[in-house]
Amino acid sequence: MSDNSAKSNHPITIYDVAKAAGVSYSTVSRVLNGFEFVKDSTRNRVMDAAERLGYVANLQARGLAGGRSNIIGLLVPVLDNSYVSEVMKGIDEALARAGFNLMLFTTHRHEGKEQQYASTIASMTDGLILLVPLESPIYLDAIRERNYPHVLVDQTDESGASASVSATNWQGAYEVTQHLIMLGHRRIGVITGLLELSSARERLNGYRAALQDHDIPVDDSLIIQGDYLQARGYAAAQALLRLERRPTAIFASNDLSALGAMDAIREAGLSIPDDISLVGFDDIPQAAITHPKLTTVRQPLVQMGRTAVQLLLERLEHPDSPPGHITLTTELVIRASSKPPR
Amino acid sequence: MSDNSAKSNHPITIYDVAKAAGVSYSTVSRVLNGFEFVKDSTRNRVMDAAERLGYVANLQARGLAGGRSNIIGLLVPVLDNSYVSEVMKGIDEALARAGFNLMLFTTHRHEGKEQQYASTIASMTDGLILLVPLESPIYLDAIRERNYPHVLVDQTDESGASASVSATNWQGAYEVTQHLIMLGHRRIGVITGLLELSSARERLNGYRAALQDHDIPVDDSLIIQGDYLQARGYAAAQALLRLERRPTAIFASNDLSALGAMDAIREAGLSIPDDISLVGFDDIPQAAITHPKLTTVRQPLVQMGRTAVQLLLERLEHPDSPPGHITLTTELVIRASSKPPR
DNA sequence: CAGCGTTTTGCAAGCGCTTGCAAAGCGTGC
DNA sequence: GCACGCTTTGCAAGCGCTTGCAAAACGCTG
Repeated sequence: MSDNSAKSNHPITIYDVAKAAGVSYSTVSRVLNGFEFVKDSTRNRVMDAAERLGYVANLQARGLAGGRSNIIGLLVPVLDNSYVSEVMKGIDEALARAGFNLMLFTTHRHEGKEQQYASTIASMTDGLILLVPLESPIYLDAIRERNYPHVLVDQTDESGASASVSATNWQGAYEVTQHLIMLGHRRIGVITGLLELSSARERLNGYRAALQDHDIPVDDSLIIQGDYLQARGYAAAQALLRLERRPTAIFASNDLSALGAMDAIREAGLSIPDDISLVGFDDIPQAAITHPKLTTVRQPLVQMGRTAVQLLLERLEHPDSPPGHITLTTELVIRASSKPPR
Repeated sequence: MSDNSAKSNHPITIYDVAKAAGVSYSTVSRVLNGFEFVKDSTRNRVMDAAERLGYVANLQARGLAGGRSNIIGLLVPVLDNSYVSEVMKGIDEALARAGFNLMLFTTHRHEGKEQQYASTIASMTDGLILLVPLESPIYLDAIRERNYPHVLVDQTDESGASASVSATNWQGAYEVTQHLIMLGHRRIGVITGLLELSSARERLNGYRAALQDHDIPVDDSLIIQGDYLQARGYAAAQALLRLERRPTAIFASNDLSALGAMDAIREAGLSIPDDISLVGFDDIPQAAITHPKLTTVRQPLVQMGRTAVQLLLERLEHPDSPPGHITLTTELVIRASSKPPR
């Protein structure tokens, strides 16, 4: 890097580079954008000048003029959530590789103004990844209306208008339930997710199917509504523990709920897994640091993020091809929180 | 919201609003920017039209023309880290309230290209919050050169050219060490952070000072270098446990290290806190879900994020006033992982 | 060496907005 | 009823860039 770089408040523009290279500014633009009809010698001269001056494109101007901003938006509900962080990690990684920047939007911002918010987002970004299971309908309406490139994460899309990436929720729940059954459990409680979410419904159905396939009747009193959050997991586990015929195992529909359940079980003076087995879903990093370590179903969160980016970039390249849907497979991770009942 | 909103791909511009309101586009601009010399009746007419059409400003254009983008950048090293998430939460919250958008940049992106990266960031944002203890010098050079508004989080700034927000690291470490001493511990191991970071040095010094104030000689073999990461915490704890005269308590310089240490201690067949007390620093959410729950020093992470935003906005308003420095106080949080030695 | 088809370059317009400047409106005092 | 000063509005330029179009340069061929 040379010393000529923009130290003062007047940054180097494409004109400066053009002057330095002895060509017109449009030629500079073409070189910088990899346009092909440029003589090699000219290209080199421009590249040199740009390098020497420490030129860096003003992305706002580029966005305005070219209609593309090279920014991808990410809409999330909360930030202090491992699930979200992990997916974000994959997204960031993939975007960096593709040369895109990331703009972060949180849903708690403008209640009642989702439409405007969506417009604002659209005015700044080339595409949007939605990691917002719950509020998503409101945003989706606004976004689909203007046919804006987007991808849903962890959400099945009924309309087919949105690309999406998700995991094998049903199968994961089936497997982890089966795991408990194989250990000898017959009374298995379940703490569901928010049933408005397809992932929660799929997991619950997987649980049911596993019981049925092993000729265990589904007992509705063992099904407690949760919301994927720790506090509800705690309360739901308490409810399960108060049952006359207490379950010998609990399947929490996500790890966060499982963490809550773990607290409740411990407070009740019971031991995991001796008195009661506990399994979760997601395999967030915390699942491996609890004591005992949590048996769970791994969702490839980072890879889901990467895949979402890939799908989105495909949409940007081929706006007219039908949106892609990718389902990644989950994996049962057996740790220390599950064992045969007494 | 009306049905006239931009459904097609041609979004509503300021001209459309001007036409609808029967005024010139510059008047619209003035109204939208809260300019004062506008007749009330005109203002209302414009507001109505904007509302009716569902107008939303194109922030790229606004940024280009006005020199302000209403975007604040956040530079972080990694995303899957509770510490980072918590601070981000505070930042997002405060920015939302102030009407700014958030653009996320990760440092792992362009090694060797930090200068350009910094320029790019500067071309898109109005200011930058740096949460990048380690790599920060490289970025800081580039940023200070162009006198770009920025705030450092958790980093003392020697030059005084940068605004900064941090916590009472020395005092927190002093207090938690004293807590262990009061419980009766005399051999207290410490797992440091990366000593290139001021926070790590301050915490180590606080530990030392507490020992000295209680006439306990500092034993260098009890000081193990760590790096604030879980893996090193694990290894460092193993090293401490192998010592001839094993410590009866360990102070990990951050919670992540403490989590690693916890694993090592448990693997060695020892119990926390019966055989050995363990304390951390930060009070990340995980600290409350470990078993036993971790005694630690709470840093007001969310508030640090909020404060960073506040300092940055001040800088934007008054570029010439000296950059602010705010130090938030930490708080000892006594949980179950510390008790008197046997 | 003229004529032609390519390749390469430059010019101008325009992306949607802000803002300095000047013109137009308006009310007041004389 | 006019001049004056203030408030309010409109026009034009310009932010830094992309891109369509036309001009220039080049390399052939006959």
